[in-house]
Amino acid sequence: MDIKKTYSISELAKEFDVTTRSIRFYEDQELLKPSRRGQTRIFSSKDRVRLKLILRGKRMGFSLAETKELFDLWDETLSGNEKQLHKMLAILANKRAQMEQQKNDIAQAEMEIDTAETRCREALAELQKKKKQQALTDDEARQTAEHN
Amino acid sequence: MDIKKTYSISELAKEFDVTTRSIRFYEDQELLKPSRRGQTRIFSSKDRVRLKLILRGKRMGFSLAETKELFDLWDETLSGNEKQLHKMLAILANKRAQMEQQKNDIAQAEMEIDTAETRCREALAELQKKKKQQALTDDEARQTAEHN
DNA sequence: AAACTACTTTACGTTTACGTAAACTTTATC
DNA sequence: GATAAAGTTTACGTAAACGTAAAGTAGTTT
Repeated sequence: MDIKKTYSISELAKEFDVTTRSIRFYEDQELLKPSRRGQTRIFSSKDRVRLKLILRGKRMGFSLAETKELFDLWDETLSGNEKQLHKMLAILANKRAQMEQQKNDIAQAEMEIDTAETRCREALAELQKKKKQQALTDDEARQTAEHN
Repeated sequence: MDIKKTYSISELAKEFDVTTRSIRFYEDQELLKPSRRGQTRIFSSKDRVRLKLILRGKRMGFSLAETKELFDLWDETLSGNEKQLHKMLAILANKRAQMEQQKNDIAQAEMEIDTAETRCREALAELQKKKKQQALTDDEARQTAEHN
């Protein structure tokens, strides 16, 4: 086996760089369902995957509620009837559209970053030029002084 | 001129499908700086661009504070010294890295959507097969009945 | 002039996603 | 068996991004 079967809360916290508070919160919101040994939580590798998905979702701008909805729907779908399956397909199509939008956004933003960087470099070059001219002027001044 | 010079609050609200409340909030947070005619706000095309950037930022998961920081920094940079310019270049590099991360996230998510869709379609196919078998069984039953 | 529409300010309310503190229990280590 | 380390619950606090209501103004139509 490549992956461990179970994880402690702090193991996951460390691996994904989140606080234990967050993880407990995600459980409270029913995005994670660790089992227990006594009081302490035991996370399965399914939980680990879900945590990864939660965090990626967050980076992509999804709320916890949205992510939970997806989880729930997926669980339903697995044991689902035809209607459920079609609903899921519709939702997946929707997500695809969302990602297209995001890709556009990113492409746009990248272009703007390019533009901004170019402008920065131009402005820097301007400053350098002025510096050199200043140096020349200083030189002149010095030479004039020497002649006195 | 291709673009109008000024916009009312409701024009912008309609165009970008946000509430006027949001727009006023963005002004309150100093992301937009409309001028006034009496009390009423008059938005320039610069404001319009900024609003567009704000919304895209949101879709990309940036907070208003982050976006404001960028706006402010850019304004400073335009009239900036060398240090400012280098700072901006660093920030731009940083943003680039962020977008790489986002692109990865999107690629991952797309793969998972593909997988999910495939599974859905397989499950649907299963259901169809069962339906046909059931139809055959019904047929059999009918034929048997006819013989009586 | 009355009514309507668009705009304004003020201000309290709400949801999300945790932070933080307090007080307690369980587990590992010396 | 003491002590530290890691975990737990309970509960109040907070920042962000608006929603929503109240109450008023400014211009426009009928």
